[in-house]
Amino acid sequence: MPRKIDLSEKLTQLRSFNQQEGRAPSYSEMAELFGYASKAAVVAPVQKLIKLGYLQRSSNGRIAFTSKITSQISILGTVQAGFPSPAEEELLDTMSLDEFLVARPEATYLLTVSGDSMIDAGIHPGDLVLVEKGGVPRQQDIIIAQVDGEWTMKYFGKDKTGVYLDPANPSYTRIRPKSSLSVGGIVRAVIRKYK
Amino acid sequence: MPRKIDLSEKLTQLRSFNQQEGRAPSYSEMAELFGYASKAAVVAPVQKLIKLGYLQRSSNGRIAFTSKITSQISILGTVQAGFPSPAEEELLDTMSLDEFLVARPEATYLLTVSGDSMIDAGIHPGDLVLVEKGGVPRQQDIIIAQVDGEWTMKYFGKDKTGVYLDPANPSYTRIRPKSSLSVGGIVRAVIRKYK
DNA sequence: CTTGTAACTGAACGAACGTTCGGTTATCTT
DNA sequence: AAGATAACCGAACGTTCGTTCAGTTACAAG
Repeated sequence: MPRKIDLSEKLTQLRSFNQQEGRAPSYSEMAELFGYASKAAVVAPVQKLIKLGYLQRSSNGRIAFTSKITSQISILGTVQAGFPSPAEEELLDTMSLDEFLVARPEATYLLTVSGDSMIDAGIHPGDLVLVEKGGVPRQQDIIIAQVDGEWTMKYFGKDKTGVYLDPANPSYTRIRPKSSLSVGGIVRAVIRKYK
Repeated sequence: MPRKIDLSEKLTQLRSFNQQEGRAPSYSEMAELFGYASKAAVVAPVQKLIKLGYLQRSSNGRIAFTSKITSQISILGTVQAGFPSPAEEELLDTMSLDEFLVARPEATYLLTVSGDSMIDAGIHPGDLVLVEKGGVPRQQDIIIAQVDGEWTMKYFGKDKTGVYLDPANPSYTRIRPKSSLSVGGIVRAVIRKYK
């Protein structure tokens, strides 16, 4: 068997470089990073990493990272499955929360929740909601709306009578906007950060 | 008054370039991007953007983005405050969810929640939890633990008798691990994604 | 040991890089 | 109209870039 290239070690080194420099290394920098004496030696590993989707060629022929390297969160299974052993860990895929949660970055905003009107939907005061502007809300979407001058977060609904807003809290009642309903955005995700 | 450089437009262009290429543009690319005929013209705006913290110089003298450009989410106020007018919008700061939620990327994992034992804490089945390995849990932290062979998510507690685990659901009861308690990690954030 | 194969080296090449600087243009003030 | 100031251009420079290739080294198989 011929010698084998250790790619997982190189991935670690590339991630470390990215954290320090905020960019992808050049070929000569990779040579130094990987411990080669010649930058021609990194051509082969780079092509493999491109094929595996960790690197990509930019329009000027230079190397750029894909989200597989810049992402930081390892994806695991369920809570019940628990944590894998250190041996399995190296094979895990990573992802970026930004890319995962945000489809249209230019139209997505972060709001802090105040009030408990959506508490039965698991949205508590102090939670953060990712809101996407400009979409058309569907039945049962949670939306941020300006109804009769006030901004609120509610379930969106629509029937023969017209548009209505439902809270997720029995203490509140359904709202049917008297004058106009202005939809600020659709809640795409809820985020709660501890401590 | 001398002519004024429009920086906010350049920021938009740089963000767009970053999304397409996954890297920072060179000086000549910036000249084309900004509409200059000479790359010498971009030296001044670049220095201003560095001073403002949007760009940084890398170790090889090249330009790299800071998180102020690579981040994608605009930060707003509370739900009640609603959305700002487009005029105010340009002044908004952006942030990265990854950086905001994850302190130690190499030790942070994403798990899917199964079971309803933490439902009163607003953690539903199907939600995602960001778990950080290796820390020491404090009173009332939510942790992922392996107790008597099974992985669960519970509130962590400690008293004279020893360590105990509390669910956030009246249908379940406090657990005092018989043999050993292995702490897999501490839950740092809960994420719920819609649709 | 000999052979085959893959990894690696070192040097060379044109292209693109960041930097510098004298000269030109545009805009505001007086 | 004249002057001041900052923005911008175009060309030049040494450096680094990615790419290529003939030659060398390391290792497994026979």
